[in-house]
Amino acid sequence: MATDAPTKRERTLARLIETGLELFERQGYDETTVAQIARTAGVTEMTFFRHFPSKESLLLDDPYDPLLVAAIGRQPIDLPPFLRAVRGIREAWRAVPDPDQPMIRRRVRIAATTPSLRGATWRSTGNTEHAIVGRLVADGASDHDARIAASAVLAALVAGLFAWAEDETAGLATSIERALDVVDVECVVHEADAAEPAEARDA
Amino acid sequence: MATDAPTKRERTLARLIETGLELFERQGYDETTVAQIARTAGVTEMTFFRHFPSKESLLLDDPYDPLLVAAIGRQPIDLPPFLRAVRGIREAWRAVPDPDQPMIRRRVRIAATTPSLRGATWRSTGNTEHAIVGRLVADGASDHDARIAASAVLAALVAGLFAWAEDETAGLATSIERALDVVDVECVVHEADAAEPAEARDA
DNA sequence: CCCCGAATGTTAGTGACTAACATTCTGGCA
DNA sequence: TGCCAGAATGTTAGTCACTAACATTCGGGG
Repeated sequence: MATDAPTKRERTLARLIETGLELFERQGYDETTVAQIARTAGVTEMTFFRHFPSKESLLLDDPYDPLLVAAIGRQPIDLPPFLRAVRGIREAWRAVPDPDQPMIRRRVRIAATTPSLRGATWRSTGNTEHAIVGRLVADGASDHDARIAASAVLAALVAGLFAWAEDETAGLATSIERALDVVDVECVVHEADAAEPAEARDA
Repeated sequence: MATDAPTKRERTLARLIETGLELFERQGYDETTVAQIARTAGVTEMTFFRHFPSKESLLLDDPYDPLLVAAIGRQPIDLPPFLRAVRGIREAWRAVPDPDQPMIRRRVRIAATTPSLRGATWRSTGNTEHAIVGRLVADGASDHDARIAASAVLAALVAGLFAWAEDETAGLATSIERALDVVDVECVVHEADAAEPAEARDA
């Protein structure tokens, strides 16, 4: 894999990420300069941009796309695209390995508490969105519907991640699931008027 | 109102908007410099920033929030928050005045075709999102649910606007409605059987 | 007509990011 | 082991969005 003998590039990159996160946490994202991160990590500003295309990208490089897409593909094909996406994401995030969670939390928390990063977070979902659209279309959805479904689901997911990051006591899987419930309305409402629609909410 | 005797500030602002849009359309957003817009409009770069807080904001200042919020408030209170938001927005956009549409289209089209603006577009919905959350919470939804519902709806709306901007033949209200149908899954799935909900798909 | 404040201009600076070119360092191969 | 190609880094100089502080002009109401 990559666990033996980290090459020089990898070591510099790890150092940049670590110092970057630390500085962001200590003094805020906007108040932290790329030059400062670089200097603290013992390199040049130029070197920073050789490892990351932008300041933002230090925070939000996520490699989970393939799992999402696969899980969506596994949902019943006769479901509306939006619900397939919702449930696929639900299933995929259930499987996120525990050890990754602290690091994810650090990153998400910074993004969630930095207004100027809200937009960036959204843009960074571009790749994921594209992947989801591809899957949905391949399974028969129209391009139009797929794009809207993907956007909406990812928005719910991101909002759920933000909520999770702010709540120390919450587990990742549970938080995501609660978020997707808000949007996965079908069964709640009509699968019989039995059982009051949206009760038993939080405090 | 404001239709009589446009003050100097208003005239400069109108000139900046017009030249800005023109330049964006002719040579692209990223290729257009704030200095160039200002110069073409006969003012200084500094003056530009006295009228807009950022380059982006020339494109995406929209004043429709209050109508949205009001329409959402009008939805049945026993509906899940997400569906209230979806249907409120549907209702509100039905009422957008025709004369505004060409200008909206110009703006949305530029945003839709400029990758670097995707994030900005999303961030610009921040105010709207906040307003929607406020309405939903005031009507009894939890903060958590309201935030997720608002994010998801707005994502669907923006995706719908993008689709509309790219399709010359589509009407605004219809496009929005088709977009919200993707996400307003309840009736499609269960209310079904009665009157096909979202027919007349694209080519 | 004059004057106060709004609108604009000027200058100077910061920070993210890029391009072109020079230097050092590393890892694999002879 | 020693050497060398190429990777990794440094240097310099520049562009563009955006801000701050201060000077100037212009417009409309008294």
